[in-house]
Amino acid sequence: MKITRKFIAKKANVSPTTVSDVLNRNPNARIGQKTKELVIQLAKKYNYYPNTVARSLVMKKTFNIGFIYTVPITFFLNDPFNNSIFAGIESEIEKNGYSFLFSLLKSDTDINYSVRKMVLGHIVDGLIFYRRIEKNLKNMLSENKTKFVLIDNYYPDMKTNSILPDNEAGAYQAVQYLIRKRALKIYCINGNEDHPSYKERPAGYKKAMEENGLEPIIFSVPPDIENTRVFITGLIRKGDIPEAFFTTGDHMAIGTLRALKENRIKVPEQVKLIGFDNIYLTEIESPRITTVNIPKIEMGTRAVKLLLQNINEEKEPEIVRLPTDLVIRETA
Amino acid sequence: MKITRKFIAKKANVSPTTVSDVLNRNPNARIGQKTKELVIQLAKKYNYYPNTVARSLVMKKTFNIGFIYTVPITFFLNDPFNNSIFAGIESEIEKNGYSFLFSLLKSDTDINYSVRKMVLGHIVDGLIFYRRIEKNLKNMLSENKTKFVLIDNYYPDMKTNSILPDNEAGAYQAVQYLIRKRALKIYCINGNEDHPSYKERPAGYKKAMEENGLEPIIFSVPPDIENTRVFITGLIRKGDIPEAFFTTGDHMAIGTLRALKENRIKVPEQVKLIGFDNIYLTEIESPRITTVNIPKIEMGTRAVKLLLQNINEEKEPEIVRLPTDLVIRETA
DNA sequence: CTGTTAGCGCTTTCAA
DNA sequence: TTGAAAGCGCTAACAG
Repeated sequence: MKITRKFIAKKANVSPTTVSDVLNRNPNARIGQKTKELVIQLAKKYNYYPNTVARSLVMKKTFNIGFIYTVPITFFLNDPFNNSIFAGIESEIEKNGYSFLFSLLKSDTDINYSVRKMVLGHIVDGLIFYRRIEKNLKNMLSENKTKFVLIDNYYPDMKTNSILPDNEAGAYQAVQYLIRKRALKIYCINGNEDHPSYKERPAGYKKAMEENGLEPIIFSVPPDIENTRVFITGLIRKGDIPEAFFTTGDHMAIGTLRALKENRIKVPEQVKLIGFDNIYLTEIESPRITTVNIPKIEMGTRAVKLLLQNINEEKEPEIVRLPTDLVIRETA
Repeated sequence: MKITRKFIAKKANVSPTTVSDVLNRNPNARIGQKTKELVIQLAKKYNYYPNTVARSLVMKKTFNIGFIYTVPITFFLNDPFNNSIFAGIESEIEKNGYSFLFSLLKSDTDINYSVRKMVLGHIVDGLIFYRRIEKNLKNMLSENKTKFVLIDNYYPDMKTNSILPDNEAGAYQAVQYLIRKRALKIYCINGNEDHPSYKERPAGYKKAMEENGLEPIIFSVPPDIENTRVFITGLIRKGDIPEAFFTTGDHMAIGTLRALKENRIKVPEQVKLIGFDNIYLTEIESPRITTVNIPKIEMGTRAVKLLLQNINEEKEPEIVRLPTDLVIRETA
């Protein structure tokens, strides 16, 4: 025997409507105390739980939020940075009584297909994207008036909900700190990819330098450990060594540190170093790397809050900046 | 205007059923070629996609699989082992056209609540659990005839779909290898928690030892790095040093290695060491740790396959053992 | 080959 | 304070 609303209604000798009214605490319908208790007791006895699918169909809400991760699977594995954001998202979704639909997709084609399925198929009420989304996808989202939020990215040409760290302020603070520590010749090692981080962080660096009458010098490299190591090694070979490096990402900080160590340059005594992101590896390098922390878990929770407001309260899309903080360790 | 099946039907001058028949490639209904093409073209033109919720309601299938992770959030973060299994699950679910509902819960109360919601609320067709499930939950699952699969665990008193590594064979192979390398006095360091691994792996060790006429000696410790390090240090202080350690988990292997190194005992020259699990850390310890690899991604994919068979083909629950392999690195 | 009918289990007016 | 009726968008049987 299936335990439906109707079943409970029959047992309680009331109408199905009354059962819903009681269980949903519908304030419009004042129900007699006795009826109420009876229904609640019966629902408990038969372990009744409303069919979410039926409810979704009539309410046109699924109470599902989808997360679509747009990078290859190997990038997802072993990356605590993503995991923290992910954990933030998950807990906030759960907290709001929603379910979390997770999709790890490899290609843009897969993504578009999957989004189509989720949005047009009414599988989710809204979507969370991480980092990059592709142009066709952008178009599809706005055509279908899909509610979504973008984590760690935004598009100037589109009204989106976005969550980003306050990159410029974080960089500014880091560089100010370096200057206070009497490092005056500071190089900025910047990622050469197209991402807000690699625009806003060097901008913060530049601002701090100029305010102090110092000359900003920015180098662009592929933002991974190995390429940065090679690049910095080149600098060292030429004898072009500053008093400090500010790198716009931690992988570049690690690459820089390794190049420095390989060349027996003492950190922080001879050269100081500050990274950005506060990924796990910065903590286990030796010396431990000073870096700008991003509130990763909060990025996740805020993303969900923003999206839910957009869905349930028709709130206008908004770009939210989260404050960073300087984590002082051993390299500066 | 909402793009429903009815809408397309009207545009094509056919009945809604015909639209479904065309789009679902229903083999029972032979549709005229022209009608077919017209419907397909119209569906494409209006970007029609069937409402999954409505479909679910009538088919009594949601095409969702839920994953419930029963450990604190901090254990999930930074754990590549889990991530690999997770990735396997995700890709296999996606591959089968299902959606992946992910739930990270903290307490047993939360879990029971969440499972209730997912199962009774018809949010998922089946559930994947990882490691431990609690007794009330077990009862609830069997009362509701929920389809589920258990990863890395099984219960002798319950018919479950389970995926586990072949722990005993893996341990046996590792110890045989040690013996072939002329280590005859081999200690087994075993985790003191209640988990199949800590029964089956020592059993494999014991079997290999006894087959070679060697005396099995098993110590139980809390299976983490620090406790193991302390325990092994104690052994070393007493001068109780074997020719090799086989630990039933990699964290214990790392703890053992560290104790050995701290006491200037050369690995593998003086003492050999083999762990179990092949977690990421074993690769970055120095020397790199020889260990028994578990096919993590495959654990995930097989779990999904098993569950889907159970759901769609009413296949009987089954316990599947996945073969391990010895990854020879520097400690043995 | 195509259309009609009857639900799936719920929420939401609106009437009693 | 309660119940009846309509309908969400789809599938599945069966009739034409």
